[in-house]
Amino acid sequence: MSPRTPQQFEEIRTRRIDQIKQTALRLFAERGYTNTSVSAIAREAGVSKGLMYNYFNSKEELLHAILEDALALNLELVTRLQSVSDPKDRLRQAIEAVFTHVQQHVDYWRLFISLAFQPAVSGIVQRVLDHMPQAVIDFAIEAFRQMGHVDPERDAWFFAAALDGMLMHYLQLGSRYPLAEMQRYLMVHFVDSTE
Amino acid sequence: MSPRTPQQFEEIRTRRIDQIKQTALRLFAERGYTNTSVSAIAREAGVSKGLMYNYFNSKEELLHAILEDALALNLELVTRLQSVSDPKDRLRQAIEAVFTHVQQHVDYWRLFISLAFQPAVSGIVQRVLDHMPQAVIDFAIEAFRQMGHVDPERDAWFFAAALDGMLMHYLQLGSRYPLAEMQRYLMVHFVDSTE
Amino acid sequence: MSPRTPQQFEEIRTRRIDQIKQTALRLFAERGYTNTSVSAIAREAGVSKGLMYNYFNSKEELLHAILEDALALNLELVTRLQSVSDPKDRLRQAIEAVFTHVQQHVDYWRLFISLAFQPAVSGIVQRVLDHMPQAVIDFAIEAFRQMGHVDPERDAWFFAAALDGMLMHYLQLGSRYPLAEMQRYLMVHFVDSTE
Amino acid sequence: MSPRTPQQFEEIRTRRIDQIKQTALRLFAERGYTNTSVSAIAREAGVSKGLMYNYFNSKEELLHAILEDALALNLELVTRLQSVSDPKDRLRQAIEAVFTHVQQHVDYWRLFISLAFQPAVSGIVQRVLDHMPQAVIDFAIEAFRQMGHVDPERDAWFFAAALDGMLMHYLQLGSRYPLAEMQRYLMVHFVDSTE
DNA sequence: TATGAATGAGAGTTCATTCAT
DNA sequence: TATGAATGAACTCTCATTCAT
Repeated sequence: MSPRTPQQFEEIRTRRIDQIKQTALRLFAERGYTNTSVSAIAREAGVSKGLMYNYFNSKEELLHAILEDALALNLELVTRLQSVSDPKDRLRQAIEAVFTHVQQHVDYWRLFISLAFQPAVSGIVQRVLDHMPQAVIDFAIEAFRQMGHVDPERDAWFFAAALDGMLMHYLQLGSRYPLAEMQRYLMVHFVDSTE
Repeated sequence: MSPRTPQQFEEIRTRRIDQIKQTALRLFAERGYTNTSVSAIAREAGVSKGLMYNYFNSKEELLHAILEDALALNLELVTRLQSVSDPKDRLRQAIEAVFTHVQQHVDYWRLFISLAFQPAVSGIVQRVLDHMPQAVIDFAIEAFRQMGHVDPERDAWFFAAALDGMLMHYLQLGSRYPLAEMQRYLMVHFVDSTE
Repeated sequence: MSPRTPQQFEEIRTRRIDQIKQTALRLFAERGYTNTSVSAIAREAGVSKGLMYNYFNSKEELLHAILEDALALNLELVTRLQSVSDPKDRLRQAIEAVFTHVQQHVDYWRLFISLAFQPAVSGIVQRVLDHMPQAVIDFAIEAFRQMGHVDPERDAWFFAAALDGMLMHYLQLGSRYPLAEMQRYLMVHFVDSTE
Repeated sequence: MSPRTPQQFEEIRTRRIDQIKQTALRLFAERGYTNTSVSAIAREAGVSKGLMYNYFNSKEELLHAILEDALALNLELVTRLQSVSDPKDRLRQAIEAVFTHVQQHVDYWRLFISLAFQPAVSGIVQRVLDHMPQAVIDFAIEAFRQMGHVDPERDAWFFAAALDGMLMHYLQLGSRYPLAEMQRYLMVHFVDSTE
């Protein structure tokens, strides 16, 4: 029997890594990072505890890998939006994208918030977490400036507060929250009503 | 050494309990509930672990007691506000009260959010946590209705989102967040601009 | 029931610490440091694993504490010998003391050698280990110089080699080794034969 | 690609085995047997863990093989020396050979000592270790007897002690130890001074 | 022959909780 | 009321060994 090819090994690795990351994300989001044991992740992912450590040097590195994935997704979104020249369109699409994203990746968002409010995790995680909120603010300031707002910074903070508040409420209440209606209202309020 | 009177005992009890709850609140807020050990609380509060278990049957009961205190404060606030008959005044005072409270008790608020997004802690805690947001919504709906809004429920949710978003941003960024300005803007937007 | 007095606690602590250190020393000497698990130490010492960590922050700190004890004993011996003015007497008493000591504390000596030849243990341990051999050499150089030797340094190294070689053989072979005879011969050779 | 001949296979085998043994010896000597992982040996030897287990059934068997090699070398030396009829010459050559060997194979010697003082490794290893010191003693007794010593056994033990002590010091101190000078002195003392 | 993914037992360590005093 | 010694379960992590390919 000839040994597996490097490609075969690579494929196995990739599949397992994804499997573990997905399971870990779900559990971290459900129970919090500290409350989730490595044993639980391994059990739910259907692998042995030992195998996890073949792919991730520590529980924290696993968390880091998950956050990096999310960050990459975010970056992609921002890049895509930057090519939209009309500021209203850009804002519209951004709202659309965020509301879609939060509904599709509830786990990511829950995890972010719980990490953001539990600073003991570690510096490396904190650094990843800090990237995101600032990006939203900067994005909004730029859009409102182009839209001719008198005080774009204040409006951006207000917009960000309303947006994040809605998302937070949705993450807390789930389907009981009128997300679609709030999205529509946000759109009306910050994009369409402005002239 | 005359034996202590019952009153003295009671006073000692109360003081000790407060000491423990304050220390625990601070540590829970700083490090997260799970990341805070009972030993650490006892050490920082200057009491023995054994004594802690005289007053609280478990770590979770200690958390519960802290949350109950917060709930009581909240209830008190709501009761006080309900005596204000003019809805605009009532809303104004509510905003005032919340912004003041969050600045004076950052620890409470940080703890709430971190618990809200780490549901595994336990049912009893969850039930306490659920009380509060709903109270805010109901309060706002009532005010907006009295103010003659067309869709008071939608406006209440929007108001709550903006408010909670601001508070969340403040808890994250601390003094770097323009809290006073946002409070003023919130006031203008949801109270004074409405006619 | 009144609580235990600080003295009572202190006594308990001291007794337990001694108990654990003695057991650990024996096992470390028998099996080597790395081969001895904390569980084994706890089991043989008749305490729980957890208790060990009340007294020592880590397995390595336990080792360190044991080595410090040995170092203190050594220092005491050196100090005592320095008050002997006649170099021959001093050398004689030193040999006497070392041979007695090695027979009474086989465990210490086995542990030292195994640690000295297993450098991975850690810097802090290494530093403690380095103290001792040099002390022997310096001691012998001084004595031989006072005894008028032509090349006291060379003689000191030779003496140290013979001495350490004997001790090593004794530690390896135990009662099968003619320790008393070798001690007598060492004495004759390095003290009495010289004039 | 013509299929490899059996000789080629055999050559590959031998080369691989040597490679693994050399790497293992180095790591065992540097870090100690217990502190060296099979993975580390495989990695540093540039082979897979699986292949290692093709050649050696266990980590301990690998150690055993290394020790057997050393034993064979030793035996060879003893055999070679036995053909020297003059006891002084024989002793001289033995000292020469040992000092040369220890300088060329520091790893072997460090490993031996660390194993000798960490007996828990296993019986089979212990048996191999016991062979060597006894061989030195027997060798010296025979030489001193032929040289007409009054108490050849005592002198042999003294000689062995001085020799092993020197080697131990050298292994500990490395180039800081005056090995050449001590070798010369040993020679003078135990061979040339005797008449 | 050769690979490295996979396992599971056991390592060191932490911590909520109990209890004798 | 008050102490902290003591426990044991659960934690994160390591590693010799196996095995499908």
